[in-house]
Amino acid sequence: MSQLRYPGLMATDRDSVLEAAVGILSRRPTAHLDEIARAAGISRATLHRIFPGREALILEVGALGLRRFSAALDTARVEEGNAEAALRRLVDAVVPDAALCAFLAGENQLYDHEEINDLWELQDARVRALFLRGQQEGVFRIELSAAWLSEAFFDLVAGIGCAVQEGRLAPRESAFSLAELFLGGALRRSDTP
Amino acid sequence: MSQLRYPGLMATDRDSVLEAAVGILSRRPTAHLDEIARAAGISRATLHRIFPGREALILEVGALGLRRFSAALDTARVEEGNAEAALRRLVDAVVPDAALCAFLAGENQLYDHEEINDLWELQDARVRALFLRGQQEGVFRIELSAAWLSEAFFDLVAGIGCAVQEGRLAPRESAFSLAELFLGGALRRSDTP
DNA sequence: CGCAGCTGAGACATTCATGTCTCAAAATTT
DNA sequence: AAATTTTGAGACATGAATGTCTCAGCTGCG
Repeated sequence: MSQLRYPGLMATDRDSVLEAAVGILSRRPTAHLDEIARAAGISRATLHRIFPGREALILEVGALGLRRFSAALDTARVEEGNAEAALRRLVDAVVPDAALCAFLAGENQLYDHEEINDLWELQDARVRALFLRGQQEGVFRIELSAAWLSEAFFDLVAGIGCAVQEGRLAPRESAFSLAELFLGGALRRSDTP
Repeated sequence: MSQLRYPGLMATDRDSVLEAAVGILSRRPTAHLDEIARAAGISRATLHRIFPGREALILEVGALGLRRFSAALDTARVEEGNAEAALRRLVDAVVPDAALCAFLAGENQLYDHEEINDLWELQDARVRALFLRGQQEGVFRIELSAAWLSEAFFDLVAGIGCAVQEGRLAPRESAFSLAELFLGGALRRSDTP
């Protein structure tokens, strides 16, 4: 009926609700719908009008997260140029959506849905390809598998998302902290002892 | 009544149930008690006889995780010797309990309990102190805060725990992958170009 | 100003996991 | 072997979150 009357407005409405949901769900995946509705500034009834139920909401948050991650990969043009530079661009592009990634990492239940699973596999393959390319170019270490690099990268992005949301890490520091630790490691380079 | 008749046997029984619970809960924190009981090879009734309820079980798993983490810090003697060597020892000591750490990382609800919270803060302080010491010794990079290094380290340990449990990472590779990535980063050292 | 549609508050039913209980079978002790 | 204890299977109650509905108030539009 009315869902299609103002497609543009409705879309932003849905998205703003999803944003609010992420803010809650990335910290407490089992939060009640009441809480999510309140965070979105709407009533539980309206939340139900927008999303048929909890599962649908979770699913859409997951889909949003994957769309954003995919968009970040596009924005960063991870398939182009020097692999290290591409990864640094990816860090900058993905950090604003780190909370969404934290949600994706924590919601293992999502991976029951084939649709979500396929989409995730697609994005992960792009990240793995980036590392593989970097290894072939001699930029990334070959002792660590591309699959592990990809997994660890995502773990750290999710960690950043959590830490920022819970105030343990300043948002302005997050991209730097992620890029430097992941690329350079914790050890001080002792090229000049 | 009977809980105290065979303290030794009862203790191992409790621990074996807790181990089984970790195996399930680290992957699906919302798993039903049925599932946990089956994984432990006992009935739901007996599970209830050992642990008064779900919350008590979760709490004990959390406490076990923190005890193990604390024991790993002891085993690794993180306060002694070269900071890098100490961290490498910590990696080896903590990797066997990585699944437990994954559970701790995912169960934010645990941190409502002051008891658990204090215990965690204690362990985290030890890790932070290790990084701080390493920074003062010139071993670890000073551009990254000790708090972030500590957080990221734990994120990667938890990630290892998940990846191993879900078969994405071979257990034998896990310690190496963790230590090398965290300490050395993803970039190939080009000291000899 | 009046109308149509959307929203929020609340009541209500439903579902599902949990918590509790009983009893028979199995295990262990004496 | 008898007795005591423990266990497992199931029935049942409870409680909490979800899903559904109604209705009054508000908003926006003609």
